[in-house]
Amino acid sequence: MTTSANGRRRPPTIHDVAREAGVSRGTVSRFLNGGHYVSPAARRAVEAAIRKTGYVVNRHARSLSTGRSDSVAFLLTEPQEKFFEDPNFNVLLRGCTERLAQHDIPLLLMLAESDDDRRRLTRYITSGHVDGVLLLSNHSGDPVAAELHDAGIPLVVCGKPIGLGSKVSYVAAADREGAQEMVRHLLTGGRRRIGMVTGPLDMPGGPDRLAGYRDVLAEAGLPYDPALVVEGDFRRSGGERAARRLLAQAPDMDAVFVASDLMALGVVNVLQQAGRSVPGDITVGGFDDSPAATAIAPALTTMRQPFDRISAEMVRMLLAQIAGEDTAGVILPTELVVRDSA
Amino acid sequence: MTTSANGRRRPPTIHDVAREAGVSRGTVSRFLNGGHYVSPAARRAVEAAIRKTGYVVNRHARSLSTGRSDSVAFLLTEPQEKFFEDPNFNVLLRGCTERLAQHDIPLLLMLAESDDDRRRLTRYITSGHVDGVLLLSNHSGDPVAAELHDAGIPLVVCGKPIGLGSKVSYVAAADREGAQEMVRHLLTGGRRRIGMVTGPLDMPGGPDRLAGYRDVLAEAGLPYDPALVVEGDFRRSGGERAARRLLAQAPDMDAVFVASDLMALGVVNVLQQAGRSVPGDITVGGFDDSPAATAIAPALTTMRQPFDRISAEMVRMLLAQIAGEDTAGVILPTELVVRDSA
DNA sequence: CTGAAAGCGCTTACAG
DNA sequence: CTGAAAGCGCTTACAG
Repeated sequence: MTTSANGRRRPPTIHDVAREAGVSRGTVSRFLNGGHYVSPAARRAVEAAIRKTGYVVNRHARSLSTGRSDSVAFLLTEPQEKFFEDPNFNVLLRGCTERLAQHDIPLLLMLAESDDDRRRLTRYITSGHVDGVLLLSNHSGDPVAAELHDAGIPLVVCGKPIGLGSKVSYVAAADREGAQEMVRHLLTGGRRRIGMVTGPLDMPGGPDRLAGYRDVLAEAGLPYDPALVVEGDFRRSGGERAARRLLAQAPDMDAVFVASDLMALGVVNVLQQAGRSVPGDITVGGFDDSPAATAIAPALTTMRQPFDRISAEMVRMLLAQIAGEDTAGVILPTELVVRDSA
Repeated sequence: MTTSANGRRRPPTIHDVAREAGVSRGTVSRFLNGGHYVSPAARRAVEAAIRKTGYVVNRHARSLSTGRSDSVAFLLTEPQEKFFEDPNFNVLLRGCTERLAQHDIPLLLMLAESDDDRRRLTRYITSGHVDGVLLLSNHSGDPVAAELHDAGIPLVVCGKPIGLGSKVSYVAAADREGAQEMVRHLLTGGRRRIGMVTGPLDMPGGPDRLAGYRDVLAEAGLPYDPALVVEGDFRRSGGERAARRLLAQAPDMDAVFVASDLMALGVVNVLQQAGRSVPGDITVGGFDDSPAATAIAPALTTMRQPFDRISAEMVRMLLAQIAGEDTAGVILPTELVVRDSA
């Protein structure tokens, strides 16, 4: 630390390091950026000088010079932000933050609630303030993914973006296969009138999990009964509403597959209030393995989404794109977690 | 947008705007920074030029020039990050992000889990990469607040930092008064053997809520019975453990004040499993009014923490500090929310 | 009110 | 392998 006239500390610059090490600033910079074309002697001198001065690179100067920002946005768009209550969100945000930190890349959190926000943030992002975007937005109507993609911004979406085809890189869990496995598990328990609470059908995780449910019904030679299927909204309250409808439409239901744990909380609650025991009268299978799964009695049998792997993969792919590589879609397997509800 | 030889878009610079407007770059810059000393004619020309070119300021260049980063860190330190499951965290993070966005200031999310992380981040922060820090860290042993404060970094802590006295600016809820109000409410219901599950006593919200409980007991002429008080950890599982101990130590307990909603979830669960009805046999009062409060049956009577105001106040104070003003501690009132559990 | 110019701290061809 | 130098896009005294 150098102290200037006014007593405020002035952080050491590359110049201070160069002087201390007896080399040019160019050499220090080369050392900082991979150490190519730096002699062992120079390297040692620079290392010592950095230690002595406590030098830390000024990222603004570096970014101005390189045109890269060395930071990444984690963007949550309007429809999705409602799911801020969703514990999955935390797990993903945290996973991405940690992975990026390993690469010394700060994460900028951005929330786009209104159209105004969306425009402002798209502008901010396309102006080069971040090198890439991790996007949590899945409603099919959301234009953000397409906008960013078209602007050439490195982008990885969480969940398979409906309608964008293979244009955009994404990381998703194996929704269909996971749903299949859960419904097979319910069947194994001897149940035959299996209901389902789906996610919104315009979001990833909506149609695919429903498809998995239908796959297994067909596979088992059971009829598809529309009275057994209700669309939910991935929220707890939506699970409650759905359960009430199912109870009314299909009172003989003996099992139910709920497309998210949060909704399953609501479902179990309503079933119990209606005097149905879980898993005695009705077995319940969830999806996510979120903290919510163990927050109720009975603890929820569910399909675990590999959130750690999802965030790791998102970050890996984004960094690859930033480095100029092409990336595609990745689908990660889910895992059945058997607890008490089914 | 200007297109350079290689076909990549080059964002317009202040230079492009100046040329377009027929003024100097200095004039454009003055317009950008408050518009002082800019004639109406020049202002109009610059406005038009900005619109035409689609100019957006390059923050790296600005930061390099001004020494400010125009960004802020939201820092979660090790002990606190365990509470990532805590829905309160989401509400605060979101509130701060929104408020900062209104000032066009990006929020950098930082997680310090290990001592290594802590050192790295402290270094990052004190190197001027952010203008200030919003800190969620409350364990009394946590050195981060003191470190940042001593380094002269603008800093606002969420929750009253134990042990730092009035050195550090903070925003907190009125824990003691809130606890008093809840315990009075339980008394009003006619209960006399009122238990308490506290938070960790080395965290804000720990001792103060306990103090409020004792205040009202004394006020009502009731004895303080240590068998009725168990320390929790602000987690759901800790609430369960605490409830089991209370049931064993004080089987005649007829009400319980739980220092967080998440713990209250666990408490209600254990009480019900033990065959005690809520609120029939035992009334339960929580603290927070988190989404968890309405996630159980019966819905939880609780003290609402004004999280929106807390995050707004944190941001306001931090910006004031960055602008050179002094700020102190702020305590915001809580509000009793009566539902079904008490 | 305005322009010319220095300077912020880096990186990166370029010439050696 | 190394140094000198240009350049990244802004802001801000300074002189007018």
